[in-house]
This record gives sequence, structure tokens and C-alpha cells, in this order.
Amino acid sequence: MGRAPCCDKANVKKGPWSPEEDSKLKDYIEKNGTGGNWIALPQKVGLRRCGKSCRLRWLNYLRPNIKHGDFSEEEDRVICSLYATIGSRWSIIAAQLPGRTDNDIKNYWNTKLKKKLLAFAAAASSSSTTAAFNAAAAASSAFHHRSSAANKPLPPSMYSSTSSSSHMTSLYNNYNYTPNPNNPKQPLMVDDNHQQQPLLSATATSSCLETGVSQQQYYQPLIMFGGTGSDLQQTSCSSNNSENNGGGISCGNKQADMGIMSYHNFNNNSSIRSNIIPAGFDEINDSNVFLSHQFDDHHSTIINSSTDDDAPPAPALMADFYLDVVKQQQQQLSMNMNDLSLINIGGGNQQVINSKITSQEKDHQRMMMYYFNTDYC
DNA sequence: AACCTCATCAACCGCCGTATG
DNA sequence: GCATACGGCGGTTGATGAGGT
Repeated sequence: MGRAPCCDKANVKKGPWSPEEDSKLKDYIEKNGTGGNWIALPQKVGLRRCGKSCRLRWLNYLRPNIKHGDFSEEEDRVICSLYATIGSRWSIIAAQLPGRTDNDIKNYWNTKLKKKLLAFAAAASSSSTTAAFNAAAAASSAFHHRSSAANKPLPPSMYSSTSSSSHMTSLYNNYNYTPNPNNPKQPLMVDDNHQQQPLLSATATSSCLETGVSQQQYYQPLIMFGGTGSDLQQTSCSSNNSENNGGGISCGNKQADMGIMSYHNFNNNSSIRSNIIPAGFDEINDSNVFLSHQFDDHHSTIINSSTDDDAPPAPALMADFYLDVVKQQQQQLSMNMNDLSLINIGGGNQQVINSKITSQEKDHQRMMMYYFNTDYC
């Protein structure tokens, strides 16, 4: 039996709120509170509205000290930094910005901030793929040049002022991640000789992950940009394209979208493709597509390469943008750059996740985004 | 002036986790 | 243990207006 509706859909008013409705709701809540029951509230207030609608209206517009518009640069930085860290967890991000609502931040990100970053990424790109590759390689190398684990301090808590060791614990608790001292190190995307390496695999079993999925998890820190017409966009829109079995990113309407994340795939045939579209390109063509690799079951041997729409990250756009966000992240977490062996930026593939994989697997996707450094596991 | 495209954002939808009986 | 109710959340929609042709 399905769940009963929370209200009589036929008799509730929808659409924009009138000033009179606002006034009624605001007056009532200010005098009486919500009573802990939003569903019952509309009747008490005398509104023909769904309780959920009342709740949303109050939380997003009527409650005191709400700020709208005019995001400051500092707020931009916080949003970018947190998005880089935790993805589209708008409520968590909003909690760090007093007066801002999750809805506001979400809209702001989707309509403005993301484009701002894309423009930045495009501006930072080089027309020379060789130079760009080298720059990216250098960036990656800097990333992966890690200080000695023994001397590595734990990062401070991001969400509280408690001791530093609570940081990852907090993340684990919130995101179903259990530390595993035997967990393998993260793979490198570019080695010390600036050579791209195959995606490596990490086995994340249920002993490490509370979510209990025992299949192998593949991941790699990647920047993912999907443009109009790219496979990524098709992935997000289509569920029956057998080629597009993996993660992808949510692509907006006719707009390039982006995400940078630990990419792993639940491809039915156990192979992995790195579906990466160079940043800043709306369309895929010969000039902006790099090789795409498909790996075997063990994720160690390339069994197919092509210059199809699916491509490894475009170094051209990685270096500056990647590092800039990392610096923000570093500031946010008061972490040393060398402490970060893996960082994930973005993560707008919820749409794909929802349509492709189970909620357990979705947990894994989320989990991977918190995978800062195995030394802390 | 009419039409089109795009950006914006308030509001809705449906899923999920938790509480309760 | 199960069904139901509810709050919370994130993705998406659609009305609206601005700007361009």
C-alpha cells in the first residue's frame, strides 16, 4: 500500500503565496509557533495550503533574518569550498551561511556561481594541449607529492570547533563511512613523470563501508564537464544507452555543466570508462577530446581506447581551476596542500545516480567525495 | 509590435530517514 | 517487525520578466 498523501491535493491551493497568506502564516507562527506539526498547521492558520508548502514558505521567506540575493565574495568562497568538499548538500552549506537558505544557495549555484566557475576554468585553459597537459601534470604532481604520514596532522573539524580528530569521524558518521586501516591508497591520475596512468582500483568492501555493498569500487579524482550533446549529458537524460553505464554529471538545459569527483562506475560488465569532457567546452570535437580508456575487470589493463566523446580529464583545464578550488578547500579546512592526496570537486551527478544505481551505491558515491586522505582511515 | 530565447527563482515533487503506534 | 505519518532534503519545474532579433 502506498503512502497516504499528506493533504487533500484537490483542495489545496498551489502556486505563489499572496501577501495575505504570508501575513496569516507569519502572524500565527510568531504567536503560536509551529506546534511541531506542519501538516496540521494550515488548518489552524486557516490556509488552504499543504503543510509542506507552509513549512517551505516559512523557512525560505517568512522566518526572521532571511537574506536574499547579493552574495558576497566570502559567501561565494564558502559555497565553492563546501561544494568542492561535500557536493550538493545544500542544507549543510546553508548552515554555514547565516541567513541563507538551502534553496537560495542551490538556485544561486545553479544559475550563477557555477557559470562563474566555468568561465574561470575556460579562461584558465590553454590553447596548447601539450602545455596544458604539462601544467596539469605539474598540478597533479603537486597534489600527490605527499608529506610523510607520520608527521601529518589531522585536519580540524569542518563543522565544529571540537578537536581535530573529530573531523573525519564526523564525516564518517554523517555519511556512512567507516575508517579502514587497510584501505588502499588512492590512485594517481598522473605519475611523477607526468605520464597518465590507468585508473587504478580500490577494493572497498563492506568491512570498510557500512553501506554493505561488497562489489569493487573504482574511483579516481577527476574533473568532469559535460556539454551539450556530450555523452555525459546523454547519460543524464537517458537510461537505455548501454554505453553510458557509469556515473556522469547532471547537465542543465542546453548548458555545459561540470563536476569534479571521484569517479567510479557500477557498470554491469565491470569495465570502466572515464567519461570526461574537457571543461569549458559546450561541444565535443576533435580539438577538445582526449583519449578515452576502457579497462578490464581488474581495472588494470586498457582494453579499448578511443577518441570518442568519452575522454579522460582535459589537463588543459585542470591545473589552475583545480588548484584554485583546492586552495579554497585548504583554507576552509586549514589543511596543508600536501595533506590532500585526493580531492573531489563538484559532484553534480545526482541525476545519474538516481536513475542508474541503488541508494546504497549512491551512498558510496557520496562517501567517495569525502575521501580526503587514506592516511586518516 | 511580435516573437523567441534565456535567466531567474519560488514552489513543487518525490524520496529518504526517523518516529510512532 | 510492520505500516504509517511526518520532516527534511535535493532535483526539477514552470511562471515570469528581461533582452535580443
